[in-house]
Amino acid sequence: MSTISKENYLKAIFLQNHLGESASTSKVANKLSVSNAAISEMAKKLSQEGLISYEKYRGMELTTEGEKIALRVLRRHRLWESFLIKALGMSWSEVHDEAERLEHHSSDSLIDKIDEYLSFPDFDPHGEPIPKKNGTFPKTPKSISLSEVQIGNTYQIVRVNDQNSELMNYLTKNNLLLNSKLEVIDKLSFDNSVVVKVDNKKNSLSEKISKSIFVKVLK
Amino acid sequence: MSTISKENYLKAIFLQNHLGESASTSKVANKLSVSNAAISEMAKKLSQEGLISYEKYRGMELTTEGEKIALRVLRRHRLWESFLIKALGMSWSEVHDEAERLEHHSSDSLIDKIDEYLSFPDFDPHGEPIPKKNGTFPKTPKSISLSEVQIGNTYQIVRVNDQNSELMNYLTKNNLLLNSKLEVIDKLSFDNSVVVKVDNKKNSLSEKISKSIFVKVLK
DNA sequence: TTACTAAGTTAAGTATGCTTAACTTTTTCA
DNA sequence: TGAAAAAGTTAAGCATACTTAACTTAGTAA
Repeated sequence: MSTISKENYLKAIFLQNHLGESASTSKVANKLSVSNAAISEMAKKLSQEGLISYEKYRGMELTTEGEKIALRVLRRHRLWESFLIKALGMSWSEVHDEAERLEHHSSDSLIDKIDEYLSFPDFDPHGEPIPKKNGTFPKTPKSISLSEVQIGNTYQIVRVNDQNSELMNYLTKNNLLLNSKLEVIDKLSFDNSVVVKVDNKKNSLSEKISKSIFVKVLK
Repeated sequence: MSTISKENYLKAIFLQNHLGESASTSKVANKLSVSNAAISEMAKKLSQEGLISYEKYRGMELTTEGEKIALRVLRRHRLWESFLIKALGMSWSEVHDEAERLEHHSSDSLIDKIDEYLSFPDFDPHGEPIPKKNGTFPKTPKSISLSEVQIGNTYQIVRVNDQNSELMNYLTKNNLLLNSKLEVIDKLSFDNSVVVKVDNKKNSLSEKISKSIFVKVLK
């Protein structure tokens, strides 16, 4: 039986695998803020239930069944985030934590209603694809990180990593939102920062920030 | 520390007391669908934490602190119900169970946003008062149960008991909603049923149904 | 290749919130 | 009023999901 905890483990494993990295005990433990021991224990259970494949000391991978649950949770998370922003005007920085809880406590019917309210969106406000009801995954547009852009070009933001709410607030304040357009003025190699122009205002972005922003070239 | 379970116990005790009945072990156990033993155990804990006053074999009563938590949960429940109906068009019959979960998993900020979205309503769609943020309780209009009305008078529905979703569906289908107006055509004493006219259509309501509908007289 | 370190696992223990079964107290009603 | 029934409590046990501490395996670097 799937519990809230199990849903969170499966989601974390999915996201880890999706980054191209193997879902190791430590990484998942870190993401979920629990001990390694808790991961080992849960790995056994999830494996027994056929939701992941797991060999001791060899990391975890979702089975088809496990991925189905993970995608369901991810869909709920991203739909809730989108809805809270659109319907209630909540801020980018607030909605992640909120959705983190709501995703486990909504009926299918409610999620469908939210989906409908939003006109069945393919992407959430961070530019992340929202899994469809049928389990498919909208194709993500090709993008590069802002740390890889070329001086002089103009880009449009197509995705923003949503892990840190302080970062979210900073980006909101500086109009670095989904679909924002920016021109790359300079790149400083000594600290890998990038200087961009948004709304005719110059802005220097640290390497860490620029790695969280994904763009496509406009010209 | 307040947990989801404790919130539910406190809410159940509050609602029981609010009916004018004492919160006995069995009644609360019944409402929460747990054993009497679970109630006795929890009563001890809640009492130790100063949230209820409890003497063995003598039922439970909320302290000021316990009532504060109960009202907070009730507020969340009723705001969620209102919101799901108004913003997402969910049906009367669906929203109770949904709100039963969501009430435990929303931040203060989210609840405030919902309150604002609804323009700070005093009553939910069943006519139940929504506790205010400051802990006050909107005054409920004087009402009588439909089982106590007089033939010939016209009434307006001001409150409907929301305990049973089958009933909710029935009432929705027959336009017996909050604020609906109805004329009392007849009362049959052999089964205590009431015949009413709504939207020019006659409808016979059993004693059980009529006891769930509260009205105020119009003329 | 070995020895050290990092990563992972196991074992034992904890808190929460349930259960059932046995027992106690209170209520009812003849 | 006192015996039976109803209500309530206690005790023992269980599942979930954690923790820390001790131990094992894998990876790395001299």
